[in-house]
Parts: sequence; structure tokens; C-alpha cells
Amino acid sequence: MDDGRLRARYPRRMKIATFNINGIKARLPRLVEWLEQKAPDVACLQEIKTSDETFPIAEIEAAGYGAIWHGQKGFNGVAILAKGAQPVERRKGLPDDPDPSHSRYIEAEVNGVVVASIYLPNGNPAPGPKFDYKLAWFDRLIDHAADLWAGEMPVVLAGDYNVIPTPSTDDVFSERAMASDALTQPESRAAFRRLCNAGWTDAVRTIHPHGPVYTFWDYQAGAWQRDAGFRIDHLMLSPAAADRLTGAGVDKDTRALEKASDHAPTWITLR
DNA sequence: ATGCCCTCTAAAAGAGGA
Repeated sequence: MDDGRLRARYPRRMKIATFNINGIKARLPRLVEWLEQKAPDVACLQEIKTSDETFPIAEIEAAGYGAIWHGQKGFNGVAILAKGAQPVERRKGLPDDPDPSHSRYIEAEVNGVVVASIYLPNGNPAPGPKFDYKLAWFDRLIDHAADLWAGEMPVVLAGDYNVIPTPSTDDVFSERAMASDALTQPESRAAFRRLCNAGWTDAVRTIHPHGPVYTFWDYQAGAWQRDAGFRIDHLMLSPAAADRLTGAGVDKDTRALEKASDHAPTWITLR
């Protein structure tokens, strides 16, 4: 086997991104540009907001990506794209979901890595049934993460967790402004800590231990212009994946474009 | 205190987002 084929099978570096695109149909030109410019090896998408039948697979394949998706008409919806490869689907939805009508989880194997694309419920208003649903969903994710932990392969749990991990301005422009929001509630943060304490590594914060690393800026009230953002898109790594972590970042330039999503793509590199 | 804005679907005096 020549070196080129070896590199294709065992790439020396793998870039894995998560991107809540807020509507894949409205965002398709931005998505294709981003794939061509940033060339992630794997892209986990959330809020594709389209049914399975209307997923724009032709355009994504034309950009050089294979894909699997778990769609839903109008809301939610997740996908996993792989550059020059077909992600091998492992599951759609979490185990034991009492309400499988929400399309919020899809999991695949790509190049020897298990990758999940996660759209955790927002949970507003808190308290209330939507907040209860968020916490219950998070508990099921943590249970499933324990099962993945027991497997052989490195695991990356990537997505929009809808949790601001800490009150620090490193994670949120104003804790006070967000005090009543489901994203900052003690129960939301406790669930996120349970995942961390189970041994999962918050990749972005590991690479950038200090300073703001926002991933979301609201469309309203000039949030982008005044950098009123927060950090809710996370890539959580199993030990085998964390051992290979070499870099992480946020594609802030993508948020500045016309017709941008309110989230920015967030990524890691693994050796 | 509330809404600011955006996308979806339906065709709204709307729902949902974060």
C-alpha cells in the first residue's frame, strides 16, 4: 500500500466540528462555503429543521461529504457529515427515550472514532415541563455515555448542550442577564458537571483554560456587535480521544457573515 | 418588565428558539 492510501485510511490529523446551523435549507450556501473553507473531517450538525426526505444530500455530496441524518419537520434534527467518507450509523435517538418524536441524537463511527451529534433541549422556561424534559434528556445522555465509555474506540460527544458551564465571563457575557435562563440553572450545570466528573473532557476549555470562548450570539439586541455571547456548544471526549487532543477553536468569522446562524462552528483536532 | 430577531410552516392575533 502506498503512503497516500495509508494516509487515507489512517489520517494523521482529524478535525471534528459541531455546528448548530439553525435551518439547513436557509443556511445551505453558508454551510457549503464553510465545508470548503474549513474542511472539517467530521461535521456534527444540529437544528437542521428539515424532514428526512428533504435533507439536501445532493449538495452535501457535491461538496465532498458523505452524511447521515435524523430529521424532523420544522424543528430539531441532527446530522453527521464526513469528508470523503460515509459515516457508519450506530444509532438514532438515545436508548429508552419515552418521547422519540424529538430528533436530537445521532451517532456514527468515522475513521475509528465514535462521534455523536447532540441537540440537547433548551429547557426554557425554567422551572416547568420543558425544563424537566431537558434534565431528563441529559440524564439519559449521561447513561448512554457510560455505555460508550465501556467500548474500545475513542468517543467524541459533540453538540449544542444548551448549558453555560460556569458563571464566569469566560463562559457568559453576563451571568446576571442570563440568571433566570434554563442555560444557567444550577440543575443544568450540575448535569454538565456529572458528565465531566464521569471522566469526559471538555475539549475547548482544556485547550483554552482562560478567557471567553463564546459559541453563540443572539440575533437580538445587537448581541453579536457587542460580543454578548456565551459558550454552549461543547465537544466532550473520552480518555482515548482526550489523549489525542491537539487543538480546539471557534470559527467566529462564520458568525459575522450575512445570513449566519446564531451559533458559530466549534471544533477540535485529534492526532 | 418586555421585546429586540430569525426560521419554520402555514398562510397567524403563530411556535420555538436561547
